[in-house]
Amino acid sequence: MNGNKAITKRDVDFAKWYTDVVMAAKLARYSNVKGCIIYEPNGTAIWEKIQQVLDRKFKETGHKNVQMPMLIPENLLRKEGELVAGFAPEVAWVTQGGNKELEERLCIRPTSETLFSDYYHDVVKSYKDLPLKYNQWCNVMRWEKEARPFLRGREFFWQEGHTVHATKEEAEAETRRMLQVYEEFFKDYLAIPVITGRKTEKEKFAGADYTLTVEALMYNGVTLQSGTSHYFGQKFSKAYDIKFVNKDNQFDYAYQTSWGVSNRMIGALIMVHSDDAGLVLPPRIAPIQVAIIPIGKDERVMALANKYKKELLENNITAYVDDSEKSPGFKFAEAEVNGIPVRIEIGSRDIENNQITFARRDTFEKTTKPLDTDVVKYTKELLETIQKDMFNRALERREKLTFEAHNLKEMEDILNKQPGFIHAMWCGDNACEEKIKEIKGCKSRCIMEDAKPIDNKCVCCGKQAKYHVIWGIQY
RNA sequence: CGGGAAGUGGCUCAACUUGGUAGAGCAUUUGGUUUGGGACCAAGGGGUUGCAGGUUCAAAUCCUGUCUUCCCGACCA
Repeated sequence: MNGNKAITKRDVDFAKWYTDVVMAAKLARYSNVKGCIIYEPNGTAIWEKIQQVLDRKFKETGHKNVQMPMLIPENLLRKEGELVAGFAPEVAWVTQGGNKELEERLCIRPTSETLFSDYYHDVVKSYKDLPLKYNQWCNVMRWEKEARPFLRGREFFWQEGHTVHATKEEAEAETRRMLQVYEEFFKDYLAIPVITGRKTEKEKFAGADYTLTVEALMYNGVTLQSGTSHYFGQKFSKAYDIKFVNKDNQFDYAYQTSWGVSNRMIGALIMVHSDDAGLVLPPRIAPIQVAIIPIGKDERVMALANKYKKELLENNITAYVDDSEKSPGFKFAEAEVNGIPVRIEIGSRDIENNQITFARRDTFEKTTKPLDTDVVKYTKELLETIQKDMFNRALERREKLTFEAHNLKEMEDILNKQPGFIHAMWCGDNACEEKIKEIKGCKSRCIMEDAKPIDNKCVCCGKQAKYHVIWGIQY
């Protein structure tokens, strides 16, 4: 079986399929407020796992967690003009406390640069205080008009790293390093190959000197901006007066960065790996890695199932025994829709044949092994194989959906036929970027900084090209 | 924010056109029989029809507003 009654076929209606998977796998459901979703246990567990892994990586790279307030006074927000201009249309305001109207309205954080900067203004005095490398796990609010679970909403969960440094070099190195942390996380844990590069002026974060980005390609060929790392230079430190005394006993403004990834990664996991039977999770991020399904009420079966569970748990493989009253077929389907990477089936028939059955979620492939197999060892190998195969399949898909365009006609043909990542040269002129956007909303995803040019002419105007850019249709 | 569609037990839908006080399948509960790909039999429980007004003797049904969801465009993690 590789379909689920409750899920629209992926190739029939991708958008519907996506929300069906979210609901069927019980990751989230809609709340009564547009753009705010309820994370059910399955969705929460994935987010916790992501947090766990990333948080460890952040600590390893010298960062500490802090918690900033959720509310920002209007005057504080307004100190940095570009940021305000970028976010003003989508901030939510608190205007009343109890029954009394507030004298100054408070913004619900859309992002926390202002809070961190104000804080750094207070605590940074000397080069000896630097660097400060902080991170915050929180929810933020942006009053979006459109909402799709995990992909776009008014409230979303993310982490935002904010660092402050004494030198430009150090801050820029930090910006690059965190981008690399994200890239590795996507590759090693989410089994998603990503491309990295620099955003164009038009697409960069409001207030950043430049923005580096991690871009992923979904199964249907749309691109998803999946993580960003910004270099701020002294822009915020000048706006928020983050001054320190350097080694030469001179005042200098500090150099800052910020970087973040959000719950959108859960959306990426679905849109890259999942199928018509539901969620497919890479083993290294799956909250539960093994479902053990006992078939029939044979006591020997239950004893064996519990023994395997115990052994797996003792070896850091998360497993559970589904001893509910459902029929086996139902349990198989349920483990599948939930994306559990490996299923072990044990029935009295197996015991008589001296075997157990392993099933892979990603390929539906079943294998029988003798009862005396080292279950822990075999499961471990199987999980590693699945992890690797999932990455390779995603990579193959991406390569299949990666194209080159040398002129607008080619670009248009590609976008009309099958969107994907499109390599094309660009002169750097904003007018060309705007013009390309007229083709089905195709946007620059990132500038490939080290890639070889594929042409010497701009894909749009034909003039001298400056940048090798990846383009695509954004979610 | 423009253009379109839709909201009725947990889910999918019927009843709406022509107002008369809500019904089916699935799910759920209990008992029994089952168990190798979404089991079967029997008996139950559950909805003031998204919300708020209005018209009417009477509203799921007609009118107004509002909220939410989905699709297509403009804007954004």
